[in-house]
Amino acid sequence: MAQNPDNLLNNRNIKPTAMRELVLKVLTEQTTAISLAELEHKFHKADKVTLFRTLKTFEENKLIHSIDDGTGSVKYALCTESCQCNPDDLHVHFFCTLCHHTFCLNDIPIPSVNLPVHFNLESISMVVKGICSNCKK
Amino acid sequence: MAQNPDNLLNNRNIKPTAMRELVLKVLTEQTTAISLAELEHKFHKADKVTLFRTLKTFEENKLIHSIDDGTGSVKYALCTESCQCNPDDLHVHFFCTLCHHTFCLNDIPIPSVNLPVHFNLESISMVVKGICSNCKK
DNA sequence: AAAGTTCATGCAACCAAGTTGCAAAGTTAC
DNA sequence: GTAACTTTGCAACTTGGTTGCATGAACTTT
Ligand SMILES: [Mn+2]
Ligand SMILES: [Mn+2]
Ligand SMILES: [Zn+2]
Ligand SMILES: [Zn+2]
Repeated sequence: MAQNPDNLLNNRNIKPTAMRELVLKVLTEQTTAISLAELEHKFHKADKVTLFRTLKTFEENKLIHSIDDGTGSVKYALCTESCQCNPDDLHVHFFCTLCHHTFCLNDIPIPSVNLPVHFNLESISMVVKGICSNCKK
Repeated sequence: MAQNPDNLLNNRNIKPTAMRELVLKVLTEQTTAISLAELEHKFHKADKVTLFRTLKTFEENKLIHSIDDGTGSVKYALCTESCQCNPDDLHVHFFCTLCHHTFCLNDIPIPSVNLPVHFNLESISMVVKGICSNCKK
């Protein structure tokens, strides 16, 4: 079931300010993850720092997660409603080397890996690079 | 069989200058991956840019590979002799959140993953974060 | 051997992304 | 309405990485 924006914010204990609602709206409209710089381009009035801090607040409260796709700029995407960003909640990300979009492959959990003895897992990230279905002809 | 430094360089078609031999020596002495800044600290005389370009040359010729462990500074480690940095050659990396060292888990290949239809894989990276065996008591 | 060519190195300056400090504006509590 | 707290905006800074360019070393050609 779809949530209205204020519910999404309230559910994550984020005070719903005008700015935050606008940022959340942009985030829900994305089909791929978005960087701070890209987010900035979507606004003419808002300051980069405010957007930065908004994303930080969202991430701290697990409304969004960040993705380091190796391009040098961190991408952000909405978490699923039940996501707590535990290792179990994590999914694979895909970076298209043609269109430079970063996809959440929400249906593809990160495969488990056997670490050497006495190595302890806290979190894990998996980024696949290649050509996305839009760019593949 | 261990190779002497010049052979390692020659095998990868890298002209063996004094600087490159020194950098290679440092790299072979590492048990964990090293950043440009860390490498710089190992020299009192060499310029950061020279070290940067040395690493770049090494990487382009697949003598070393770079690791984006999510810390914001890229790490570098020697490739195995046969490595061509193909998807098949890739291994899992481990970043210890206590000692902040980045390990090549050379024996742990990256598990294969089924991508959505029409997504095409070129390369893949997997970084596990947690506590390493040295830090685990 | 001298001159030309290529490549490596060093210094300075630049760049992009992210981050901090602080004051002004807005919001909530009393 | 005033005080306390939170959010926002501007400026300035930090870090890691990168480029431009001049000097210097090392091979190549004649
Ligand atoms: Mn995602
Ligand atoms: Mn490695
Ligand atoms: Zn694409
Ligand atoms: Zn450790």
